Amino acid sequence: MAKKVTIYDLAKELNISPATVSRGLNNHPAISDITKKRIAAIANKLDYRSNKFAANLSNQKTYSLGVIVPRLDSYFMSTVLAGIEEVSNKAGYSIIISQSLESMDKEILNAKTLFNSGVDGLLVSLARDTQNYKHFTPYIKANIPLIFLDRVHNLTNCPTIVIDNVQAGYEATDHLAKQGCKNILIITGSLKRNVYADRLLGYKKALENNNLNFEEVNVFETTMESQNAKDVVDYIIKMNKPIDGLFVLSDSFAAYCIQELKRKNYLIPENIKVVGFNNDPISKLITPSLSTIEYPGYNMGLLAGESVINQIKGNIQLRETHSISLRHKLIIRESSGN
Amino acid sequence: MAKKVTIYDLAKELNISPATVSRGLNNHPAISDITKKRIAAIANKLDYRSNKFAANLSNQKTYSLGVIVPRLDSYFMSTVLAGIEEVSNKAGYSIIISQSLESMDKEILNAKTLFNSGVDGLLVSLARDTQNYKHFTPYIKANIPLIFLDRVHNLTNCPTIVIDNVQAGYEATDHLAKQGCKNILIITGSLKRNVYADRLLGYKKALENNNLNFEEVNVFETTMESQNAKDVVDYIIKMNKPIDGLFVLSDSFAAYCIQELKRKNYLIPENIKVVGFNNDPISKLITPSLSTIEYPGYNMGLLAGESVINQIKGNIQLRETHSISLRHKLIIRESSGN
DNA sequence: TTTATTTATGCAATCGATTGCATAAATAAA
DNA sequence: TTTATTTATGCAATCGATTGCATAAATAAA
Repeated sequence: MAKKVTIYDLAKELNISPATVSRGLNNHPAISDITKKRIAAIANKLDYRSNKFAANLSNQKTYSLGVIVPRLDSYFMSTVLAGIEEVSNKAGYSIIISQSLESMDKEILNAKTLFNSGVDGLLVSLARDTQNYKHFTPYIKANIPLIFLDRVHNLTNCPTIVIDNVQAGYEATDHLAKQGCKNILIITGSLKRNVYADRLLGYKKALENNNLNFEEVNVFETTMESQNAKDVVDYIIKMNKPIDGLFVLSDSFAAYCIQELKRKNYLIPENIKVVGFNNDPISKLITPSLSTIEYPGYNMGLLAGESVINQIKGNIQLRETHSISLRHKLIIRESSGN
Repeated sequence: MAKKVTIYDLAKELNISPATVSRGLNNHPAISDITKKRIAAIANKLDYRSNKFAANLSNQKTYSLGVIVPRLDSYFMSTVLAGIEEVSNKAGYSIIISQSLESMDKEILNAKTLFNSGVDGLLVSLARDTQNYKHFTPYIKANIPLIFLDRVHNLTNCPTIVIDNVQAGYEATDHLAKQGCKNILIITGSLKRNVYADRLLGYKKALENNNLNFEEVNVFETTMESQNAKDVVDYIIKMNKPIDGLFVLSDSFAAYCIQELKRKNYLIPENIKVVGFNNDPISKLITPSLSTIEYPGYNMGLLAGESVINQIKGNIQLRETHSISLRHKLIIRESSGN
């Protein structure tokens, strides 16, 4: 390890006290401009770097944000993260990212680690099977801003950033119904999670408004991993009442399902009309192109980052704004046969 | 801020010294088992959490790794990150991720910030336009392990983790040639980066071995952002000598190019055979499915994480292993007309 | 029983930066 | 010229955890 330059070295060099050096570096008003310049010059010359641990230990701030997401390797999440990183970086915050891999146990572990790392704020998108939320109480007790995004849960004083999933589910289903679908299958992820449960609600509401019956058999819950597309198609083939509409709550999984359906000689959209979710790049690139719901991941990330930083700085009492809902949009392409 | 529990509180509670508490918590051999148990019990009861800044300040370790990537919102990168996160997390390291957004200036800034955060190691995939590498010298001077992955540069003592891009470029081009292509256009990202430059080398070598002439006009350099696909197709249309093969150094950009080509009534693979790069999920889902080079992002991440941690711990003198090359694989699908 | 060794614990300094309070020096007001 | 005010700087404690060294207590060896 090379010798580290500290404020004491700078102080000695300039024959002033470390206190003055510290103030000078932090642009404290009580320090004269001449002294500040001398400090800056010598700091630059000796390649001084502030020791963050010492600074953090003193002022109890880390300028770092924790982020817990279900998976890093998903297009949607990567756009969210890109957004978070961008605002954080601009505001001088680092982000420590961890993935729960959809497991509550790992989420708990990550929450602990990040707490111990002393993050100034935490952003969470919940794992598939998270059922209790005790692992977040240390944050609440310590008054560390905690924001849920996308996969959220209502905890006192924790804002959520979402889209209106009920409405989005409604619009997608309504669109299929208006295109003439009478028997629409919905393929969903874990219904423990708001995102899926809410879209299902919207689906039901749309059926009702279009005078279609809701049937339990038309809800297919899956982890939506690519290899499960076959199961979906097997299920479709074996259904008593053939479906003519398919609402898949993820574009990439929809793409796999469509591929599998085509393999079984289904015509899309002639036999089955399909709507996905996310506006993943894949949705425009497959054949037929996929109708979907635009899902502003990047903006969600930007907003989440801004919110948590504002809350840390006490700029905004976001606590009152309990939930922020971003605009989504139905995008109609070939797969729903317009 | 809630009152924080420190080792002094635990010490007072148990009527022992903070030193003993510290040793007890760290499982120091000199502390009796009985005392250790008592400490653990009270720590648990009072919900004690170690203050990382204080610990770090003392032992000059942060158990955190810095990661700088060009973009977070790319499928390839997200798989790399998933790999890095997985091993780091298991080994007890946090990862601080930042993106350069392909700009050298931002990369420099990020490198500084991460250095000041005191990361124990750094993983870097270079920005498009990075031309000098001075911003990494503080790491080298301070003996902090620095590993480049994918988009690498040879710096003394910095291992690189890559695939054999020359060979991969060769195989892709050779495959096109063997499929009968006589005039192959290569679409590449910035040739400043090894990944693209090396693949171009392989392309040239394959042409030579197949008795095809290399022509400067058959190299098209672009940022490979989706909106540039039109430029590529315009270029193709205007070429004097029509091409019959297309080697695009990114699957997702290849997908956009194919879409654009289809729009202009080109038949793939009948008129133009295409090979991409990455084995992005998109490559199997588009029509025609895309031949490509499998690119082990996740494994690259795992390996990079392991390497840097081993180096931090001094387990392995990876310095000697100057470059690790992962296995790639040509995947032949419909777009190259087999 | 006395001395040597082992075991378990505590003292006090250290890691660097921050900051409330005190104070010296410079300037303004009386 | 003396006193009051402003400006610039330093003293010393603090943020918690770690650790080399010293030492007391317990045990083993002589």
